[in-house]
Amino acid sequence: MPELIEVESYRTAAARLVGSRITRVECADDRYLRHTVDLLALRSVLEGARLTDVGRHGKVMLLGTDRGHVLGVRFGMTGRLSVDGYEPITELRYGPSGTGDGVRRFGIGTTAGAAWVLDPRRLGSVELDPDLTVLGPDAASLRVDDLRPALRSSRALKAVLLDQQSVAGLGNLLVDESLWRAGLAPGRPAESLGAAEQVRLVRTVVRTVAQLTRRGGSHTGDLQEARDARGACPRCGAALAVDRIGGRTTIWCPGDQR
DNA sequence: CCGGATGTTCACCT
DNA sequence: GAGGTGAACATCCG
Repeated sequence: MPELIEVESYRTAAARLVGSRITRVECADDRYLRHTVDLLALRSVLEGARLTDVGRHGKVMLLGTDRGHVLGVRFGMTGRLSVDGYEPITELRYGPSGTGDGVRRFGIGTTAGAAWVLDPRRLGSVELDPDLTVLGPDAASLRVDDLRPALRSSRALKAVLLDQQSVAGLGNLLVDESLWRAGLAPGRPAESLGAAEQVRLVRTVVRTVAQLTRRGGSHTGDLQEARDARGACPRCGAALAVDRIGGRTTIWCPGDQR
C-alpha cells in the first residue's frame, strides 16, 4: 500500500511518540535491517535515546533522536504501522489485515508506547541514518524547477516519475492517476514534454497527492475503479489500455493521454 | 496451479 | 554510461 500518502499517515501516527525515550528495539530477522550491521548495534545506538521528531521524505519515515541518529523505515508494498494497537491503515490489498506475530517485523518500545511495523511480505526495511541525498524532491511539495533535470531523459515519462531519485513518494497508482489527470501518455519520452506540459504535470501531481490524501489513500483516485475492472475511461468512455511501462502494469487512456 | 499485486534491488543484456 | 528485463524477496487472492 505505502506510497507517500500512506507513509504520511504512518508518520502522523508515530508522531505521538515524540518526546519519549526509546526503551527497546525488536527485530526478529536481521534481513529487515539494511545497511545496518545488526540488531545489537542498532540497540546500542537507539536504546536510551529520546525521540525528537518524526519526519518523512517520499516513502521513507524518519525517526529522529537526540543522539543525532535517524532511523529510516521503508514499508515496501505491504507494510503497515501499528502504534499502541492503533493502525492508520488496516486494510491492505496485498496482505492480510490481521496483526499476528508472524508479520511483526520491527518494533520500537518507548516510554510513551510502542510502534510495530507489520509487513507480511517483508518487502520493507529499516536503515540507520539512511542516505537521503539519493532521493529526489518530495512529491507533495514538488515544484517544476525541481523536476526539470529529471525530465531531461529519454526514458518513458512514467519510468521517470516512479524513479525515487527523480521525485520521491510516487508509486504505481499515483503515477497512473496523475498522468491520466494531466492527459499525458505514460510512454512518452520524458524529454519530449514542452514547458507548458511540464507545469501541467507538476501541478497535477501536487493536486492529486493532496486530493487523494483527503480522500484517504492512493487507491482513491478517479481511475481506480476502472483500473480494477480493466474497464472504460471515466472521462471519455473509451477502452483503457493495459501496458507494461517502467516495469509496472500501466492503465491509461490512449484517447485522452497524449 | 498460475499469475499478479500501492516496492526495491541486483544481475545480466543491448 | 544509459536503459531495459527478469528474478528475487514472501504472502495473499482471484
